[in-house]
Amino acid sequence: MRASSKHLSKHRREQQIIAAADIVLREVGANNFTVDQVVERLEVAKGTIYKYYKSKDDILAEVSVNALKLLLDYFKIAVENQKDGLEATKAVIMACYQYYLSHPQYFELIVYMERPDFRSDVKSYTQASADLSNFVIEHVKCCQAKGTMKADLNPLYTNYVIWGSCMGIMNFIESKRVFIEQFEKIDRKELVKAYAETLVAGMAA
Amino acid sequence: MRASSKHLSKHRREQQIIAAADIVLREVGANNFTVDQVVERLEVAKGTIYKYYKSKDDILAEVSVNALKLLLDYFKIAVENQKDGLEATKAVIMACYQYYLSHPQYFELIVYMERPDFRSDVKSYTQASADLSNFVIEHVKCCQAKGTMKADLNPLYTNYVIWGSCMGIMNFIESKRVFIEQFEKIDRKELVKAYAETLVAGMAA
Amino acid sequence: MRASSKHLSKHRREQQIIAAADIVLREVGANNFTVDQVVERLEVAKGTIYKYYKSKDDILAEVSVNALKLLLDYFKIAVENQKDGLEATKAVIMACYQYYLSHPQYFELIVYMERPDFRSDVKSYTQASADLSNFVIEHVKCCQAKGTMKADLNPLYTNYVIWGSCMGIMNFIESKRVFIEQFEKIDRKELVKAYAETLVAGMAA
Amino acid sequence: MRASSKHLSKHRREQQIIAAADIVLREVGANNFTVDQVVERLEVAKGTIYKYYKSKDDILAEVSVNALKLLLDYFKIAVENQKDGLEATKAVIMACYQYYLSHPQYFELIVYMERPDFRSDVKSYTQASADLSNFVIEHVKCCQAKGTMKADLNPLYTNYVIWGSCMGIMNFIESKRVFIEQFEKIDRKELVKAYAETLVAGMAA
DNA sequence: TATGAATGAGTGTTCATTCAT
DNA sequence: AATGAATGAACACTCATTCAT
Repeated sequence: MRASSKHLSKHRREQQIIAAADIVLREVGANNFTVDQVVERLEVAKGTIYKYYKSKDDILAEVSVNALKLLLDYFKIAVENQKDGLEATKAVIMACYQYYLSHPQYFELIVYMERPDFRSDVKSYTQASADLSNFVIEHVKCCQAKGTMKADLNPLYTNYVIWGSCMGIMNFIESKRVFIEQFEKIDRKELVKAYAETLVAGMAA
Repeated sequence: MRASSKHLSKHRREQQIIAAADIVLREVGANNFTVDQVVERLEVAKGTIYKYYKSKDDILAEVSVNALKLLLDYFKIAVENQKDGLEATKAVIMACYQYYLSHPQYFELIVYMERPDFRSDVKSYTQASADLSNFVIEHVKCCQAKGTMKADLNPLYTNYVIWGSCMGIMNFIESKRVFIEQFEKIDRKELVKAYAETLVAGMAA
Repeated sequence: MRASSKHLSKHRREQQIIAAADIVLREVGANNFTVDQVVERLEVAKGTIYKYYKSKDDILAEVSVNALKLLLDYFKIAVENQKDGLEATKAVIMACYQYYLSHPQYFELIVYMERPDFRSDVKSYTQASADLSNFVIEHVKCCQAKGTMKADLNPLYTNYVIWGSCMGIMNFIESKRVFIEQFEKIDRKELVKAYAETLVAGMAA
Repeated sequence: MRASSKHLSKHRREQQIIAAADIVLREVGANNFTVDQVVERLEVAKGTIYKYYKSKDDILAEVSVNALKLLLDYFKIAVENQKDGLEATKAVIMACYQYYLSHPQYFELIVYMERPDFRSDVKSYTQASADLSNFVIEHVKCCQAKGTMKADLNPLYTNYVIWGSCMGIMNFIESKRVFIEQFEKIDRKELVKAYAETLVAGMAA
């Protein structure tokens, strides 16, 4: 009954499943994500999915690898386009913001994965996350070498300060209903810019 | 069959329900919070709860009022214990951290409440949130008046920069499983301190 | 706390309750009718209602007395406006139709009351129903006396044939979704007219 | 734990579910019909039912297809047993009555389905209903062709007059508790017969 | 290896009725 | 007599996971 796609290689199968899961995630978000929806988008049975991934959370962890890789791309582009180290740092923060605007469901996914009852040990996820950290760490070291950034900043910590707080502020600021009154008056891009400038000013040598 | 507590005053009953909901929230988190669990903790029937709160989300909104009020308390204490304005600002950030460590589920709750499909119009929630903002805004204005903080910082934005990014960074950094390797090596308190110092340095006049 | 209306006479209280129930019925229909809604409309507590009516169904039975009385009014007006006996009979059928259009919720109520699990022994309801029957029976006898209607028709049966089938046809015809295709093409008033003419033609002496 | 009947064909499973639903319907009526009751009667889990039918109303719509098909059978048998067209028409009305007596819950079901808040788009239901109409329409046309029925009767309207009013009168007359006094004295079969004769007399050419 | 039908404990929510005050 | 808070069994519907084929 199934089309041509029987007996694919293990790798192709996995790709296929994650591709479908990615589409579902982008459509409904992590909180409404169901395995059934993935199956609908896929020429593969539910049981088969569980042969490749032992739980729904495993699938989501795999999807989040895409999310992290994409964020790394945003970071790279931001840095490439800037000569000055501190400007590049600001650009990284703004890239975070752009990413958040363009891929809010990836955000939701990352938040979802941090729930204490989330269970998964996907190695590639850890790897993607390390790649991201390393990129920022190298950038920080580079700035310090050039003398534009305080030498006493711990690069690892600075890494987290940069993109952790950056993603955090966005998530928090988006809190729509909480601040309804002021919300209208706020230009979110300006806010992020103000944040970037303040933070980077604090890092400057 | 029920215990002694029949026919409490409306206020007492509400307190009772929210107290039980608060306990459940702290135990299982907002995402696993169920009305049934509240009932179990409470010598009250399910129907009774729905007489006082028209939905699960209403209950959670009410619980979050507690959460926000508590955070405000943390802020107040932090500021009171510091003479210097910038030190007080750092203290606010560290208070955020302490709060987050002590009440991680309140964090999850706030995130949960911002989901687009969350439904509730609890006025006291909006009020509590405004109180929090206003406190920080006043603090910023005060620092600016004293000349310790850059005069060109928009107090409203600075408010969000301070506690929004602050809560955000914690939420993000706590991402336990993501960074397993480095996680061991990280002293989270030091990290937040580094963050606070960098940010406040950027705000200094 | 309550306004002036404490300690009304039993009769006034009943009137008050039924009036509120009538409003609720017209607003939401018999199937969505709840005692709570009646209480909302009333300066009387729920417990009090149960002092006067032993069940929700009792209340509805009492409301339906209004419904039947109103239908009788429609019948009377129809007959009064016609000289000719058979024309008057047709007019009764058309009055049924008008009544149905103007008071669909009363219809729903009557249908609701016929469910086998409906429980109530409201005497006034039986009385109102008897009044309705008697009116039609007298009309039939009158027509027979004048020689316009077949003398061998049993007046009691003819009574039921007239208004029972009449209400039935309307209820059935309204079946909206069932006949979607043809429904557009049907002029319901014409249909009822055709029905009335056929039936009355069959009654003519 | 479950019995032998695992992994039936899709069709068999549907049959099984509808059969159980049909039994429940006949036992408790459409208004008290619950999915849980169907589950109890069935060696199948609740979730399984929802794999085959997406809502309770869908199940009921499917059951009502049976109900309508059965009524059509009653109609066919009635007509087949009569030579004379008008006698056959009377027979259709009496068949309605027999059907109603034998399957009162099917009646309740049809009424239930016409409630404005009923939701379902079961095509086979519409089809079954159209079959029923078409059968009567053809019968009317046939009578008109033979000259036994007034040529100016609109067959579509006459269709509704016949079985719509017919079902209606029964539903209404059966109103047991309403007319308690007279109810004893009434021979319902005679009443329907009187109705049939009157109506058919009105249709005769 | 792939399947996909089956599972069943849970979800939030409703409402007629009771009964202590 | 009047109250209205409390009850709790029902209800429709969901979905991650399993397992016989």
